[in-house]
Amino acid sequence: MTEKPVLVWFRQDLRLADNPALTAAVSTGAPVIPVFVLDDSGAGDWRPGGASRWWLHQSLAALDESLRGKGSRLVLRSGAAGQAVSDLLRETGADTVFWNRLYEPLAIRRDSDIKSDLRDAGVTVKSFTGNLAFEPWTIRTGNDGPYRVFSPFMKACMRQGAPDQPLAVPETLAAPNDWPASDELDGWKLEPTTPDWAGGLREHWTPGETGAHRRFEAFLDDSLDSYAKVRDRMAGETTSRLSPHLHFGEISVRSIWRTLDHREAEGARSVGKFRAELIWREFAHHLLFHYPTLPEKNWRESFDAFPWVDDQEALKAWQSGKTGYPLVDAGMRELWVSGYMHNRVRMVVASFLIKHLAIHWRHGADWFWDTLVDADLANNAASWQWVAGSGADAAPFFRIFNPVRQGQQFDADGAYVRRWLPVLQHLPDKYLHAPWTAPDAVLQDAGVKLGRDYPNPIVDHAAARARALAGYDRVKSL
DNA sequence: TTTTGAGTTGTTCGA
DNA sequence: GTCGAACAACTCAAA
Repeated sequence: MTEKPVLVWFRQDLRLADNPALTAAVSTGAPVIPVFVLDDSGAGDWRPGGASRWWLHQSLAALDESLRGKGSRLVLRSGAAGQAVSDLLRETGADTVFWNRLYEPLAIRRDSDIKSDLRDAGVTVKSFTGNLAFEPWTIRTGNDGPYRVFSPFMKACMRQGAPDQPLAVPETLAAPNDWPASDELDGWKLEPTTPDWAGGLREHWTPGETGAHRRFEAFLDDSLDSYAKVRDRMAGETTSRLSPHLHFGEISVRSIWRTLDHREAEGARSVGKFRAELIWREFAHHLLFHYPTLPEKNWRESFDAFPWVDDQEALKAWQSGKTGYPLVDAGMRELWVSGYMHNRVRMVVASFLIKHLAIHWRHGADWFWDTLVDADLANNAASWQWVAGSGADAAPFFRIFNPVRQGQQFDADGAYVRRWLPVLQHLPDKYLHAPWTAPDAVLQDAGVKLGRDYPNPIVDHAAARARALAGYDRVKSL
């Protein structure tokens, strides 16, 4: 008599290393059936965007290949997840399902419904710590509430101590006698076809577990030591670029954490600074878990009074990188081409949309959602609200980034702007971040005619700043 | 309960 | 160009 197989339902944990659900399934000794379900039905407004779907395709292909190296494979199903899982249980005779947790409100609701339905049907269901170092409900204030400010949250995390040791990649996965039917990945049409806009993504990224670990190692070797010093510089590989790999769970935050501990013991610099960024990711998930309306509603309700402007033309100029502010436009081009944007530039473009154009942060969050390869509901919502001022940010004042000044500070030699806006490449550094201040002769020498080759600024900084501050007064008066 | 200290990331102005 | 001070002045978390 053959043993009943165990289902491992993969979601945002597309890896073999440090995968608690997978390791637990393997250690039962039973045959393991790895499955991924494409389930857009439960995603509400937050069905994965174009860039994210491209990444998912590549990552699933990579996971299938790794599994095949272990004598297994990835079974693909689509439709409502609960139905897909119970179909598979019936087809395979399995009576056990393992998965790693998700922390988004709709996913939590869906998964707990599935769990109770399956348990009612006599199925053994186990969920494991997912893609976080700390479960959101384990970090509590002295009053037993969730944290609303980053620094004390980070201290509380550090008091918990290092997360569990990462689990090894299983040696082999026992295969079932018969494999259940699987969808064809290509049939899901996650990749763009006509037009194929994914060329820039292919050029910049290697999705999958192997690509994730290579990226991390390259970061450790080349950039960690100088991270604290140069991370704000926009040009070059100054940051880890691990965000999309972390979102899809191709590398676990626990294994990153432990590796950082080792490097720190060996005397590496900047470790604390980088770990703080990982904790920002934890904090965003903590906030989303405890405040499920974070992606939709102002976290601080007083911001409901902010006089937002509905300006489709300005939104379009922002999206397409035609605001006339080179740093903003370079960032939006980087995003469009590569599915990514440097962290500091994200703050600048977001501040520009919200404060200079007075457009609601939701429109910015929507655009990022569709274009970022690292689109992540918790990070996206928490970060947009942070920039807007409506989110978790203890600073008592209304910050308005000056895109010219930010460019001069963090892209002093103009390498970032010139890379993404080659039309400005011959403009001298002195005028690069504010082309409208350049004398006509300088513009002419650089081959730039404003309004023809590159837009005039769509808003005046000083006037926009004054309008934003006036809008903020309405918020404050509540 | 009240108090106290502190908060990722800025900008502008004037010496 | 650089530097320090003024700006604004709220809310959280812990003692």
